[in-house]
Amino acid sequence: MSETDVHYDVHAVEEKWLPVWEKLDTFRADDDVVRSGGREKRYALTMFPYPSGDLHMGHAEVLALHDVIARYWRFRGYEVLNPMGWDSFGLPAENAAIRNDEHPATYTYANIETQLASMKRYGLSFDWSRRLHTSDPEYYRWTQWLFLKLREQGLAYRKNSPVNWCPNDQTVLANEQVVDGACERCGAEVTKRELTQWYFRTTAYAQELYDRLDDLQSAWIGKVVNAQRNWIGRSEGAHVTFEVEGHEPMTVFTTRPDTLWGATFMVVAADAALATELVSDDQRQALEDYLVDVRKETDIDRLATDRPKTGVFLGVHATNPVTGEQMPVWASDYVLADYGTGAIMAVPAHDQRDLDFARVMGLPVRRVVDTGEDNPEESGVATTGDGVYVNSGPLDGKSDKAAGISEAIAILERNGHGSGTINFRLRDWLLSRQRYWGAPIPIVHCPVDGEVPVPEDQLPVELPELRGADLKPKGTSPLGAATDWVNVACPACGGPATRDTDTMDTFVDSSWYFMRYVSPHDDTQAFDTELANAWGPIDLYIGGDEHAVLHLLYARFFTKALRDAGLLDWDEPFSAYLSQGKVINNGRKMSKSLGNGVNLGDQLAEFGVDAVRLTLVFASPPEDNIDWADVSPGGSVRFLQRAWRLSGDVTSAPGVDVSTGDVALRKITHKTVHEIAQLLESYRFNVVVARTMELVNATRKAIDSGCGPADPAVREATEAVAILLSLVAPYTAEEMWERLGHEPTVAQAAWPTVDPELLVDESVTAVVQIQGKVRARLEVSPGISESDLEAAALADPAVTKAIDGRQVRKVIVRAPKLVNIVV
RNA sequence: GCCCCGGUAGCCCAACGGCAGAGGCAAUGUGCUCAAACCACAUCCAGUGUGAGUUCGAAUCUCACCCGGGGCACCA
Repeated sequence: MSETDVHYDVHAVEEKWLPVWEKLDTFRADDDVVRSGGREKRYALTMFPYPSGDLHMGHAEVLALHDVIARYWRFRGYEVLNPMGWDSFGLPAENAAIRNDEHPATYTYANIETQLASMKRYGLSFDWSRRLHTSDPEYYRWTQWLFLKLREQGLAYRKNSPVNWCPNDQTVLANEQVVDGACERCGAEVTKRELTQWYFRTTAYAQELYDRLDDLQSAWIGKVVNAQRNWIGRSEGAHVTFEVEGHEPMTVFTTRPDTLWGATFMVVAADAALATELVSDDQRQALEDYLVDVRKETDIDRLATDRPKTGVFLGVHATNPVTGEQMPVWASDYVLADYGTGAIMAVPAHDQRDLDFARVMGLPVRRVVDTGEDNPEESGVATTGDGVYVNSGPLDGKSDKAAGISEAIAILERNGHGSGTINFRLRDWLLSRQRYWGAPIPIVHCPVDGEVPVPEDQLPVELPELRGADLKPKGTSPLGAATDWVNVACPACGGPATRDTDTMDTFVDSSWYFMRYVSPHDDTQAFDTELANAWGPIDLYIGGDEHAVLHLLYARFFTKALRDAGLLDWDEPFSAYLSQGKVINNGRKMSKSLGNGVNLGDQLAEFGVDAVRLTLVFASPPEDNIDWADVSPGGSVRFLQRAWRLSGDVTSAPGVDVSTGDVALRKITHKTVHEIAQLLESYRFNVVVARTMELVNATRKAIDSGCGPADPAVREATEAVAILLSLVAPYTAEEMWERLGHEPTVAQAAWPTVDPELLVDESVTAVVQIQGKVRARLEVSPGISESDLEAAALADPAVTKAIDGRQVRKVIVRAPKLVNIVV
């Protein structure tokens, strides 16, 4: 056997097939077919990349996983929408532009071309005709249009409030972008600033965003559903209203209305407007002083759990609606301005935070639930569990918490002092950014007309040409410096006005890109509603866990908002969601400082595209991390060569009648194809590869020591291997397909038809257990009846010996596989 | 503190409540070779984190605990 028969050149086949595939353009999605319902659709989507340099191992993994399902669906006869694009607005381009004294577009579009070339080489089944970039004016025109659409619906608004501020990036951040008090991107300690900013009213959909998670539970990976649930943070409780002398009544949210009898004071968030409204003249200065201290705190300070409670008395009292008592109203930073109503009723006996505050300030503690534990007033430990109500009027003597809460709510509702309610932790989405490389907010501020939307026919509001040092962060938006751009005539009155100088959070761009893919070149609308309804929602979305709450939640919000705007008829964008694990090395995240980075380009050069893809898919279930030190791309190379070698051994002609082939091998082939289809449906891609390996092993054995290379069953098996392998290793598969005497491309081959008769064995092994331990095996027909199997088992000499004359008390029969005899 | 997910050979991972091992890596041996690589074949290896429970039968279901990973957290 010559060298060339044992190996193929992995790089030569890449060169060979790329232009062929390009020409065949196999993966173009046909809008007409789905529009007419001519074929069932599938929409496969992977989070589009940000163009920072070339692709890395993480991209390689998600792209490989994604391509398996996209190619599989195509084989199964679905019309598949499989687009790719770039999330190309963002800070790294801006920082590069400052560094290199150039325009952010230079860095951005150069990297896009690099990544595009890498993706093509990587052999992916994308429909490149739908490629989009969020930084193109043709795209962000519609981002701006959608912003205005949401504003029309009351879902985008401007307000002044303390916001998260990253002193390093010199921009505000959404709550979701603050992790442990630090900027998610650069790690700088986040501070607060009082600014007027744009928000999307995500809270308007809190209930629906939360409730629909139940439907996503089974088709989304559990931890992401859990993360969203925690982030939205639903709490059941009540609103309770307290009269305040000389003021409007104040309302609080509580999850424990049943402890209202134990409320002894009130606390208002110091930085809430309510505190300033309520404070008496005597106490005004004290509050001002306290606020100075509070504003100095960073989130990191606030997150410290056991720091001492501070606060000031506001000089007013509220009336407890059930006891009639006068309760002092305090301000403190332990109450959050933007959760609930920004004020609480304090029940120190049964809430540790309130108890801590009461003890520092010398406020009364009254126990209203006797849990059998020490009295909190003496112990300093609040009791939060179930117990018997005391000092609680109508609740006294009862002990069921749930019933107590319902009864308290009923009393409040009767008296007009409150009602049951559900509160969410979710906040509105702060979308203004004081940076350059994003979509400008299409609003003009006019001294006469106020906020005026830029008319639709004037969109897009294009970015002014700024570069290099113009973009240096200075705490206000760089766009403000482009005076020619900023100063415009008011669209409403024609008078002098100024443009909004902030740009949108880049998460806005990515909240609707999956809709744009259905009609990416349409210059009359954001997306074609009919096509969006035909293609959507996305049948499988794959991406990283880092977007578990950010992007996925925002995309869900946008989908609901656009549905309510009449632009879509689906409620949830992603029917199934799969998260990809990280590619790590030697137990650690890859990083420059650790020196353990693995370069994708180097891996591709060493092992070839197919082997790298196969390694990533085979290594573990998709959501698990892959430790590159634990896997063997060399092993993948060997396997692929072994599979390929089969195609050279087949001696029967293409189209040979396989029905006369070796039955044993045919059964293996059909069973494997059958099982792999099921595995693919549940995204168990690593097992798919393992099963393909088994088929290769079985075929090898048949050739060498079984039916021989001329048997039609060998051709059938090898063709099946080529088709199965094309999901993961398209170059090897294509090469096999050609050697098997077929025209390119294997991607257009018919998925092997499974013959149900070949899935059934003539005989199966039934195990006979006695007391759950295996004592004998019987070869039986798969159709054997339970009574026949039982009789056969009891007649078996090994079984009678094991029973040893003992009384048979019970026989469990699971024909045809198992008999268990209990003695 | 609350909520999710996981724990199976040296390693990565399989196993509708029914024989714990499919596949791969590593290791060892044999064949091929002048030799090595490649290739082929073979061998080796765990009783499923711990403890209870349910069951004829538990890696699988239930409970508690331990360990690891993730989400939320002064959220009332």
